[in-house]
Amino acid sequence: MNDQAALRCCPAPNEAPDLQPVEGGQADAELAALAKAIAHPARVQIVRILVRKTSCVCGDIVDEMPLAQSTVSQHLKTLKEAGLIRGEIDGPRVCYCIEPRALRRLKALVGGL
Amino acid sequence: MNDQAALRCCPAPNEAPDLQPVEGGQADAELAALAKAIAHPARVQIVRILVRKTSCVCGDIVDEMPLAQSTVSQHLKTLKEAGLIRGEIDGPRVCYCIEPRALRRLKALVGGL
DNA sequence: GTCGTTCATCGTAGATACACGATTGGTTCC
DNA sequence: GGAACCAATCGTGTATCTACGATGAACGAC
Repeated sequence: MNDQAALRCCPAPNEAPDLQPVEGGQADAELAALAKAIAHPARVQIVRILVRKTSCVCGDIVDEMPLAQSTVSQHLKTLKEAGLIRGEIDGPRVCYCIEPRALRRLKALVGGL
Repeated sequence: MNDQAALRCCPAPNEAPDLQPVEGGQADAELAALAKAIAHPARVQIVRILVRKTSCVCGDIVDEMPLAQSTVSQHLKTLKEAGLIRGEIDGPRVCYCIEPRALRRLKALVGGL
């Protein structure tokens, strides 16, 4: 079973067309929050890992980074609270993946500068 | 005299073609540093102000923001240290403006995610 | 049930960030 | 030489970030 566990958590295509303003006080706060989420090299690295691998994996993230497990977990929490990633419990392990909508939003806001 | 002071500090066209990697440990650190620079609503607002007005003005920035002069100056310093803006002394006042190259770099790095 | 695995959370310590008022430095004008 | 203005810096207090080891909670395997 779960011969394709990689596909179980991440899909969520989200077909809504992202029609939100890219400037104004609201957008400033939104951009600042998203920027803060990637304002640390370790978190940038995590985002890259999750973008590359369509699959998720969590413990593997810890293995790829020179940080303690608790520290990585903290960075994951930061990213999750910013809405950039999503985590789903899959048996004993947790499956993390990018939230494509938030990443698109970040790109739109930066592009709007 | 300086009937077009607005044009004095900002130009610096910078025709080099921005050929730098958008991933790797080096790029991670670079993106994190640039993201940190805009990881505060006040700094996002400052960047927007400087992008909109081709002209520079500094005291006007303070007037447009609900913060003390010293606080704004601190944010300007943060942005300057990140390379996102530039400041030139113009008589009694200081002329700030966007560093287009750094802004392009930020967009490229975020776009590369 | 017990064990081992996996991840989150807690507690701690040191470093940075954020905001402000007060002070200093530099320039222009009289 | 002042006086006035603009902006940077200093000094302060509070809050948040970053990292770690230790502890806790949830699950599968036995």
